[in-house]
Amino acid sequence: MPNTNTDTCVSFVYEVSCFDLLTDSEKEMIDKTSVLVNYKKGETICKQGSFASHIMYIEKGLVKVYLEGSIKNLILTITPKHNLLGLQALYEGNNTFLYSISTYTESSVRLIDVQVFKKLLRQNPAFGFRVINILNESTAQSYGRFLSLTQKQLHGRLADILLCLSRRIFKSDAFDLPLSRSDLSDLTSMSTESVIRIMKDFKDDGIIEINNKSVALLDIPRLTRISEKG
Amino acid sequence: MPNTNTDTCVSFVYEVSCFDLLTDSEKEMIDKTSVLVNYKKGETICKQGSFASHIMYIEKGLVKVYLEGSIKNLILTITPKHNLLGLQALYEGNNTFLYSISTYTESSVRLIDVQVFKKLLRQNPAFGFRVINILNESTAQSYGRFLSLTQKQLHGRLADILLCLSRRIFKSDAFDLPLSRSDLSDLTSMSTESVIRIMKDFKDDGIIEINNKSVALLDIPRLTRISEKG
DNA sequence: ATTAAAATATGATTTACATCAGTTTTTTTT
DNA sequence: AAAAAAAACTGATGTAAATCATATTTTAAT
Repeated sequence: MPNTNTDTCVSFVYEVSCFDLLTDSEKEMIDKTSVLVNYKKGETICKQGSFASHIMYIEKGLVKVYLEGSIKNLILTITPKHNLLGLQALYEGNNTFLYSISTYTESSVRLIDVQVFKKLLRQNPAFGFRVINILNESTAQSYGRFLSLTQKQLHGRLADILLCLSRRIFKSDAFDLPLSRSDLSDLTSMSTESVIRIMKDFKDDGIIEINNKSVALLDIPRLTRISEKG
Repeated sequence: MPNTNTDTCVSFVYEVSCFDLLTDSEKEMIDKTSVLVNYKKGETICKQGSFASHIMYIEKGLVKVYLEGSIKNLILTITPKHNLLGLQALYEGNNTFLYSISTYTESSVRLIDVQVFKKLLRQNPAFGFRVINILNESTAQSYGRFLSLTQKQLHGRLADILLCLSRRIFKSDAFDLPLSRSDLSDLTSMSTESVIRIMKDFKDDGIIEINNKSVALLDIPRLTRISEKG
């Protein structure tokens, strides 16, 4: 039997603490050259395909990172504070954003110039090594989602997302969902109608409780079984 | 209109040349501590879930990198010589292989101890920066495939793969396919029967020519249109 | 407060695709 | 060279999930 307990989540376990590996003068360099920008709910932080001149560090808030497809979007991750985004701007073969990012809540984002970031990577190997680990964690997560989206059917995919939101983002069995049904459909790669129908199925079966924006996971073991079965 | 011309390929444009950034003594260190292993056609180079103690550099041959799902595999990339694989072994939160790798042709693989690799990353920032770029290229590619697999239907997905194999791997409009129909189904996340049926459709429409293992792309513009339409 | 506009919800219909069950061809083994 | 096994192929059937059409509720705007 192959090891199939791949992580299917859309967010990260550990908050990033890469900046503590910088020297005081390096930190100062970031402070001096970066800017902190505030975004209101629903605003776009970066747009897929536009020029990527900076790395983004989420200091406050909650954002979605998504690919814009021709018919429909695909949400890659839901990312809370203390995470680095847009590291692909470092990739020299491509100076445009691979994805768009927008906010779910009021957010503060530090924009760090890509040249400054590159300089730090070149002069501080420990920092570079940490960045490699951040990229690797993100890759590991992508793979889990790859399997979830391509091999599980609707109920399994939605169970995956609900469990992940509960565990990783809201750290509680009950939470207010800032995402719309349509966002859930972009996360699970299904139609909005299917999201609604399956949420109702889960509700009718006593697996979750929903009224309006509030969601409570009542039977996590059962949800986990649905996730595993596909 | 969003920028949707994301790369949907399963292989890489540039061969990796990260080792030329090493000093002579660093190269010597790799030479001394690494081993070169030869694999016959069809052999497994690494197994998902087993302990990852080394990074793999493909010196010769052609391999597939794949996730083992509970019912079906998902091929992540088809990788030719001069590529680094298994960089996720560097990720400290996880010391097991995220994926399995096996060979399509006779291959030679250099196994580099992960501790040696980490040492090089810590002492040589330029090398580290190159590794970051390799990871970023791989991420960019994953995203393209994410969209292809989740949003296109069968004909589009198969067109994507055929175009990629032609452009990136075999660098010719006509080639002998070492992959089985079942491998194509693991690449496109469809059933083997569907691969066969759609190959026949393409053949009947004069888009491709197939006899036995040989494939020729006759009408690339049309194949490209099919890929774009989804 | 009233209107407009999203977002959510629900049933009926369609379809893209998988599954199943079989045959033929190719490859491997003896 | 013959037998066995795997891979490729084909048609018939079933179904998961999208799409369509329409109603209701919630949110936003005037």
